[in-house]
Amino acid sequence: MTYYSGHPRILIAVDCIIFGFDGTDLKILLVKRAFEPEKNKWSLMGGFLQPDEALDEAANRVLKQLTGLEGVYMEQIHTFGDPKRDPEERTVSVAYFALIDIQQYEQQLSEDYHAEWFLLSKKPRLIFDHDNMMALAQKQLRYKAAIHPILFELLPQKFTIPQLQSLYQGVYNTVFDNRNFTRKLLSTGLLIKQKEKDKGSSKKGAFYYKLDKRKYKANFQAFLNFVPKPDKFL
Amino acid sequence: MTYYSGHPRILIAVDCIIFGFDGTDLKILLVKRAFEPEKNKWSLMGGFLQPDEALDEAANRVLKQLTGLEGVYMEQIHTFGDPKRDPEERTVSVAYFALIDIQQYEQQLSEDYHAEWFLLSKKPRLIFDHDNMMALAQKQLRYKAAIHPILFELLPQKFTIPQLQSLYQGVYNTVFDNRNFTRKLLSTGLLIKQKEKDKGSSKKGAFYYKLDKRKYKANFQAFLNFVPKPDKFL
DNA sequence: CCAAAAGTGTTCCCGATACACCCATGA
DNA sequence: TCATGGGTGTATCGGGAACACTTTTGG
Repeated sequence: MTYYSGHPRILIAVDCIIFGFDGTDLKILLVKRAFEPEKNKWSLMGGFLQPDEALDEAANRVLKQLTGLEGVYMEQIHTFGDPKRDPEERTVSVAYFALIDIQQYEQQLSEDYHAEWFLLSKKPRLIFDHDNMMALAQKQLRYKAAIHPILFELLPQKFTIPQLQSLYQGVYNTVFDNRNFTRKLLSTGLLIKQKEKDKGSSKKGAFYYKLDKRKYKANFQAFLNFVPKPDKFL
Repeated sequence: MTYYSGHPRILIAVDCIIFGFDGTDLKILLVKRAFEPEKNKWSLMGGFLQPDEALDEAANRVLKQLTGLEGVYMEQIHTFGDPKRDPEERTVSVAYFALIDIQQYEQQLSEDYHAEWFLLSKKPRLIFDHDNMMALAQKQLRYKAAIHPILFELLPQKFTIPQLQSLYQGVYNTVFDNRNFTRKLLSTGLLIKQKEKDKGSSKKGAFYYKLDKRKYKANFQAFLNFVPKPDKFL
């Protein structure tokens, strides 16, 4: 007999808010729920915590099921425990957000789960409290990206400065001055200019940059200030 | 039969990291665990999530049991789910931190739970992963207090600027320049000077201030900058 | 009158912002 | 040649940091 008898055991879920960047737009990955209740409605990708599985493991497992990707940047954001949040049975859900480079994402897998990328502005209504989770994830993403260089996690190995700016603008849903943005960015010393250009989006072409991973890891904790007028956060 | 059969139900706990300020030092409230396993060892105050109880409710219930206080500032910080974190039975724990004014705290209740305030530097080793929780709470407190005026939650209604400075210095374990600190503080417009002085800690005495609650609430989201050289955060 | 803490101003510098024109190229 | 997006420099301003002396009063 355990010392903890008399206390309820409860279902625990993990839900992932998956942000992706395709080189132009910031998007979110949603799935059509495959089982009851709320079958066939749009939802975050989630799953139940298994015995002997850590929370982070569960989140990574769920992410891998959906995208095939491993080693992706993930972070726990909040745990939702309203007793009525899932009408079927009480479930406490631990929400994670993940940042992925859409170009690395294996398209075919989305078929299996009816997964689809949505522009943030065109996201459908989600089941349960997933809209709240989503909103919180966005807030935290803004909060954190204003201070830490996490948005690099969304970029391919080679990227251009205009792409990066467009990513930041997507996250903050605003427009930055490109001169100031470039200057701040380069002043971090985190970027290594390449010789090739990306000719995809303009005639002149934009130079590719790579991330200096050594410095990136060393400076990850550093306090940056990419975002002008740090208005209202979290 | 539920749609969710086949998934494990798991114990869920809530643990509170309770920071307090006595006018001089920043402290943390710990209890001697009253039951097995690890009975009589120092631990965070915690409890199990009850049926039909939201997570925040559980955290407030636990806090009230220990301190008798309600309406205290509390915030969820992280959920810990290592399968082996509690050797007795798998338990996922949602950690909260709370900020309280020690002078408001009813001393007598501590008896019932063998609770004791500890200086952060003199904290004993805690059970399970509570030391980790504690460390994370401290990090988050620093992180957040650098940006938001949450440390006011730890103060009594009337407080002096030297007290406030000593609180900030306790949180960041460092020393600030008092001229710069005072100027920043007053420039927020959040403080209302009182006519009386606190003669407790000096011969000259320090003027009391009160918080302008209206402005406090309005500006809570504002971006401040109390902490010099925002070094390494979270 | 002395010790101990409270209170107060100025200077300097860096970093954020605002702002506009030239460049390279493919069509 | 022209339209499109890429790339760059300067001037101003505000806020943060460094820094030391005077004030008060109980003992």
